[in-house]
Amino acid sequence: MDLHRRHRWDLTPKEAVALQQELRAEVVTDRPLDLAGVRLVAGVDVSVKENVSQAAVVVATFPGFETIEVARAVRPTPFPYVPGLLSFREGPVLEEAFGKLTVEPDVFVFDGSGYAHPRRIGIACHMGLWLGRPTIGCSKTRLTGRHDEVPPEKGAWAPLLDKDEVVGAALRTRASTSPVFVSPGHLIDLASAIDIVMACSPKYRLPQPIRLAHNAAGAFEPGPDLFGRSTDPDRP
DNA sequence: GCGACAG
DNA sequence: ATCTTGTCGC
Repeated sequence: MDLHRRHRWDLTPKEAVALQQELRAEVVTDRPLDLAGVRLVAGVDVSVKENVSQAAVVVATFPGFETIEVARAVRPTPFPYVPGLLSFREGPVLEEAFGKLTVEPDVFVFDGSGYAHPRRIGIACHMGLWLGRPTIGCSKTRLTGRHDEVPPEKGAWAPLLDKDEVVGAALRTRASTSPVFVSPGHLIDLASAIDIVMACSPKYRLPQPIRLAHNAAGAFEPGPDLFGRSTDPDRP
């Protein structure tokens, strides 16, 4: 891991913004990442239970999505939720989980934004700097930017524009459901990020790595409830 | 000053 | 994120 990018996390919101301004220059979002070379993908997510955050990083084969490793970490939640500063809330517990990995995933998919951020350094970019590995941001809702209506077919997408700059894409990973928001994290470009997220979404709205991480983080239990309805947010 | 605002 | 019941559509 790249120790040079480590830094303290106990900052005030104001200091956190200043740090983001420093780190944004280090983020690389113009590098293609060939799908054909991907063997292992990791999903990253954090669940919060009463001041306690639990992180889960699930490494799975690609394609096939067989889990080969799960790294977890539990810590008191250190920072409030502030739009634009999510990495300062989830970063510490994620670092601990990342430190437990014994394999090196080819790409990490985050439940959150990457470059599609007001200062162009969402959690996927920030943690990508720490990991020194390719990362992708994939959120369920929009943090910043606007986009035209996305065609209804699976795979269709529309550029996410913020201040006349393409910062990501609204991507239809599944027909008849709202699009997800994809943006480069670090060491990858937007086109490659879109390709990978689509390749990771054979059936559900959210890419498989994120679903696996979501489960491992304890956000929801799988299987139908007592009424025969699905408990899975991404299964109608 | 008024909205918008990942998880 | 988490809380929380039923309901609508493919």
